[in-house]
Amino acid sequence: MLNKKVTSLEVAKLAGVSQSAVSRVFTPGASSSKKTNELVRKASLKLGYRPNILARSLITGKTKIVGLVVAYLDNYFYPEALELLSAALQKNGYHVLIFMATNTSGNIDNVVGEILDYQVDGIIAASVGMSTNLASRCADAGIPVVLFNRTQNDERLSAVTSDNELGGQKIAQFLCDNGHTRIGYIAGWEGASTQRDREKGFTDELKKNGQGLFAREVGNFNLDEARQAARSMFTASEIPDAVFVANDHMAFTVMDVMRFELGLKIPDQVSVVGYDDVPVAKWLGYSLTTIRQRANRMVDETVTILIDSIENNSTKSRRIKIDGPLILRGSAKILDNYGV
Amino acid sequence: MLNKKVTSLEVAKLAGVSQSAVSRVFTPGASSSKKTNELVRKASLKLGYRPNILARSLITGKTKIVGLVVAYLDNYFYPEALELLSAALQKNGYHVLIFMATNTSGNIDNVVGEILDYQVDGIIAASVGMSTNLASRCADAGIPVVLFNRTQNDERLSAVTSDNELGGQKIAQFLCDNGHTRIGYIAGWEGASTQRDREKGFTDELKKNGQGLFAREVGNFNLDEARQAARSMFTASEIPDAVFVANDHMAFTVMDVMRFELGLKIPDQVSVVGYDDVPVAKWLGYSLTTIRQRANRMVDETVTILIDSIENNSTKSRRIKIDGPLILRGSAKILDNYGV
DNA sequence: TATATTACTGAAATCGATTTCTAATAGTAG
DNA sequence: CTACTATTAGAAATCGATTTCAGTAATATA
Repeated sequence: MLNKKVTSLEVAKLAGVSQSAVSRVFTPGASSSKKTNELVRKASLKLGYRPNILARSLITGKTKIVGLVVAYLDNYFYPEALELLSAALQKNGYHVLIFMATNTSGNIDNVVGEILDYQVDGIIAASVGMSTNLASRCADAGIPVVLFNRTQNDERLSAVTSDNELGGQKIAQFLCDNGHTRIGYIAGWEGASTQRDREKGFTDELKKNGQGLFAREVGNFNLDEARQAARSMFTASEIPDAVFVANDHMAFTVMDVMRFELGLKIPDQVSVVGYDDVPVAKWLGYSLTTIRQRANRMVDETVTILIDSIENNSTKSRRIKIDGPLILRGSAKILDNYGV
Repeated sequence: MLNKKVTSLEVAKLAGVSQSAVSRVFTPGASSSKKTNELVRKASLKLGYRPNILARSLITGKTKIVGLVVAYLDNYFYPEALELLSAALQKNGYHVLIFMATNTSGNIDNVVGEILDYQVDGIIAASVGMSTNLASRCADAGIPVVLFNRTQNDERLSAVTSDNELGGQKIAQFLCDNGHTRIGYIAGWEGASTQRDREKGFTDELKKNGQGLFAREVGNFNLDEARQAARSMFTASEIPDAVFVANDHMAFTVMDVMRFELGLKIPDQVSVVGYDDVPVAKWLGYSLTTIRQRANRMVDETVTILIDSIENNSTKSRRIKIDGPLILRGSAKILDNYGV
């Protein structure tokens, strides 16, 4: 019954109509009579016919494929985002061609080239930058690009992030309000806008509260480096009484070093705050105070912008920042009179 | 310079050769003279030409796209596997069209149908089953399917798993050897071969050691249910002195309940063992003793089988089980004389 | 009933490549 | 220098759909 590949022509023959008729039945918004509709549907069912999307794409110029570039799946914010993104796109009739930008090979461009060869309708770049050159190629090809959880100065690129600067501010305010006076920061990778914005908001707000950074180390969003950073920060002669770590992923490792290597009590001796609110943050083994990135809201915006760009050919890029709340958990000290 | 879409015909014109010549230059293993090669390459570079893969696929019948169906990204074994799978396929010139089988909608079939429409060369189903009907459709269409981390009775499907039964045995042996006499099990979803195999190996080996299951609850690979399971198992009048939880994901939650809700000491009062060795297992907040699933080995086998099936049209299915070691960490008690 | 409008239809062109087939050129041998 | 084989080139067919175009059938309007 179901054999190799069934083409519209075979269906047409069986149904006793033309190939065009078959096509029209499967093309929403094309006119065909009730009778041919019946005939074609019945024949299709019998033969197990389904239109070949590639052939369709070739002529319509639309593939309904979105290229997704993603890098750090070990940061658990991304699996979550990936799941939501893919589901949201599917709901809109799109499918996701994924590309892992392995942390090692910095040349995203090369392989995005490959993605372009598949004539994708759009591209989402999660936590990855894009060379100006590549951005130009996409723009020239009329392929919209949305950056997810990262911004970049290129005007042609849309971007959706959480409000990282505001988030940094909230954390600084929170730590100051709760009596911390020696506040440290463990930075992410300087090349990332998330890192820069979080730190800027954080230090600006510290300044407003009459404080400066008591200590600063760089973890580069990398577990090994974060571990080292924690060690040097907390084996100094005088150690911070609070530390903001640029994302949850690193914060967990930092907590491990502090608690199990150095025997520090959290939050009694040191408060720890992260950023992202990945699922592990609420697990009681860590119970991390952190800023929540509303992944679902970020995904909704990303998909909306992308699909709008694709279907309405709107070329103007948009930048969205989504506010996220500070989630209070056990890793940071809270004064009795806080928030009253 | 780089304009909308550049076709082989335009390149041909600029280079002063025929369209066929252009095609041949970009087709590995086709004959063309040094001169035309030069001409075409130069013209292509100038126009920014890259072959349209869709058009190529239409005629060659190969898309170099692999469909990947994946369900539980909240179980951190899968992001890892996804990353490896995608990287390995890329290295072989394939790309991954991803489909999230949302936990809610059980009907994988529907959307795998959509994936088939894209004329994928093969399908990898990670931790998802497939209806016989769908398996038939794939077989009829000549599209090889490999199940990842799950087996199924259908002979047409290849499958790669860890040796779950052996893993279960190892854990039972380990627990018995270290003096545990009231051993509990928190099961995963009964529909999964991983659950069934792990439990079978575990209980078989317990029996060999003259023990039976002291307690059993079902967590269904789901955090909320696992939490409930832990509560009822460890609030009973007599509680186990060791528990094997069917995967790490649930084990973390079980540990949370035991330590922070019920105030139990791990491993002094109860030993906990998981399965998977996801990255979090070695974080010191949990330090979970567990069986390692060698994700990289599993991925290698999966990709090898799939590509072999695709490129050599070999229809015979294969089943691979990969042995994994027991990783000893702090969550399970070890007697002084163990292993000496 | 005659005419204007609308709804469908099938033939043929099209999308952008690959590939077969035939012809021309180059290279080697006798 | 002719005869024969290897290379290479271009024209045209092909993959499996969509879509334009022109014509026919069905319906509405006068």
